Amino acid sequence: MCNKKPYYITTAIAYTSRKPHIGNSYEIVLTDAIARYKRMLGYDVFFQTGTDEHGQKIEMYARAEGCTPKEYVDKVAGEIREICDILNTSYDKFIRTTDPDHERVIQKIFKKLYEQGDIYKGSYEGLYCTPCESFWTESQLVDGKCPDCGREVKPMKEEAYFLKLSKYQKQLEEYIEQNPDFIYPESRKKEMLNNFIKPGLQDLCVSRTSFKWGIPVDFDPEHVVYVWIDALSNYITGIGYDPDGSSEQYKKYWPADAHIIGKDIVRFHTIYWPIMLMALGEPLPKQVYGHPWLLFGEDKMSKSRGNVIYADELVKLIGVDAVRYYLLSEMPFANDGSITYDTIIERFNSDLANTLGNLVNRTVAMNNKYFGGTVQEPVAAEPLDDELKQFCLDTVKKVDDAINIFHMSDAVEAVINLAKRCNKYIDETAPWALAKDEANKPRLGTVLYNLLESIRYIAVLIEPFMPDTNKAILKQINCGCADYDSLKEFGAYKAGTQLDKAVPLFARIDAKQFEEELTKMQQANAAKEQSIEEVEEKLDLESIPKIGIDDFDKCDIRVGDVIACEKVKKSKKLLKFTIFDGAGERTIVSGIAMHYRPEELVGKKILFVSNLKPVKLCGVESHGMILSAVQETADGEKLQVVTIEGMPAGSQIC
RNA sequence: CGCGGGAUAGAGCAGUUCGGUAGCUCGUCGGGCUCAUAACCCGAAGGUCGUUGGUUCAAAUCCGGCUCCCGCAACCA
Repeated sequence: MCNKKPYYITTAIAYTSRKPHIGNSYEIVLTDAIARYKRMLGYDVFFQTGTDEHGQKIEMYARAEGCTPKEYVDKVAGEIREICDILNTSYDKFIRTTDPDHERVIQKIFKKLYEQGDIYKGSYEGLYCTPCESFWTESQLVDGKCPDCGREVKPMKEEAYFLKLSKYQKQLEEYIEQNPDFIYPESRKKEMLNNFIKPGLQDLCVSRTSFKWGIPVDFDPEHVVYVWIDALSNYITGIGYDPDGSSEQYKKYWPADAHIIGKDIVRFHTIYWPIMLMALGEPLPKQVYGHPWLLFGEDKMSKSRGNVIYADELVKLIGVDAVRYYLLSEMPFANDGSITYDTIIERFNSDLANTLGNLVNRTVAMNNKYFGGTVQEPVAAEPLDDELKQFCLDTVKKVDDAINIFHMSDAVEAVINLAKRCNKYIDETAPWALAKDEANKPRLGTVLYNLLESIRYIAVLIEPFMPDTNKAILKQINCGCADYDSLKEFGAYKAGTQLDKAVPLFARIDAKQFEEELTKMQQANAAKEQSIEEVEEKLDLESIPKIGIDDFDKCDIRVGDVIACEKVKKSKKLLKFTIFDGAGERTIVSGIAMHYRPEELVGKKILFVSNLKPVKLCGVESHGMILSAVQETADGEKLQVVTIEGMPAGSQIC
């Protein structure tokens, strides 16, 4: 038992701002399938997941709900954990960044890095977006607002601690190049290398003073540790890392074999995290897999679109294993997958009910009908039988190959293909014809034995993906022999076994009924989501600082005539305007190309800020800013340029 | 010329490393079977492999130009 090879795998920890939807749940299922598979192979697996619970956003949500941040995260972390459980995931540890052990070690890590000079104190000045907890430079803003969320930013200056990324840049670059599998898939690796590492890394701000809900820096309590140091470190604090001496568990499992994360946070896991580890003098994880996203139809799933579906609800509709099966089979390896109710029903009915469920059902039913449920001893094999046996053995190999490179849909497909092969075998051997002649009984028994044994292969191989179905099939074929080693040779299933009545594994889904129940659930959600959004809106408005009239007076807004308008080449968003401002012509560049064709705006009277400092955008100098109204809608962003009629160019707005 | 990925049957995808009759799933149509969940098995229709030049006896595959989509970055006064 001591010579089992360790295997440490993690998901990213989920942010406790909201209950995660089905797209967010893909990651835990994917990771669980890998963990279960490795366990089945005999690895000593440690599978960690958990929640990321600090930050200003959480402070705000808590305030909105009238509770403390701790109460708030307790609630959401509970929901998240419940979803993991509902999805039947086999995590060994569920870490929370509010765990006292985690907090204590984070403080030590921070201090260690500070003392050895990898973290230093500096100051940070810029425009801050509260909901996103991010600083932006003026040039990064969109219409003066946060480029991520489009909300107001406020000027802030704070003392802060910085992590020296530049110091480790070379080392990181070498590591990535010498370990071609470190960043997976390949395309992500190129993005990181070309876009971030090679151009040069800027030191990362790793502390905040603007909020309190975080882990305090113990030697400078005004500061809390910035989220990424806090969150990323979970991978080592969770298994007992300690700068003053780590646990046996840590020594056994670190470095991690795989971090399974969303493609949006690859940068943090392949740049900041490795550098932190290098600074700590710890080895780097062997692999980071940035998986694609699950989209809803064409769109990203979002609350405001009313197309959210939560894992627990889908489980209620079609069952855990069907949800797991769907997620694993429908997600491609590198591209985003898309969830539609049609494909959910299609895959369920076709693969699970018709192919797999029906196979088990008809086989067990036949064995009951022809042999009173007793499994027969197989006699001489015919070529057809050998083909089937070989197919079983090949499937074992195919599944292994696919999982090793995280191609889960291929692995799942290979198992379903085995079920298809069995169905074909039934047709080829026609047991019902054999049953007509008593002399064929031994042959009939052999055929059914081969089918039952093949079904056992399916049951064993499917365990990582559908653990309940694994149990259900084994129960139906009354088999206790289900370890991976038993797949080495065809024939481990015991003749003489007595079978029970055949029970369908998956009842076909009726599309109409499915839709009705779904609609009911979504309506209930819509109401809930709306009230949350209202709270958010209110918080945003409240967070805008008040200004005096003199602040406003600094801003000179005037009417302008659009003389000409054209696209700025090489830019997706920019339009170049020639504006008559009453006195002369000026050039203004505006980021609204996604919303207007240039010719639509020529001849319009628009409003613009005339006294902004000129700035070069994509090589074109812009003198001013055109005013637009913006609204976030279901399809992204709705934008309309503000126009006016009947006033001459140059008229002042006051 | 910022970096990278992609375009293959109605839909979703494989095949491209190393050129040699274009494949899988779902859907459609026809046939078979009756053990089973109106399930299962077989067959057919359906693609000038984005476009355009080139190399070659032979190109989805190799090389060049172009168009469109996507990711990352830049950018959004």
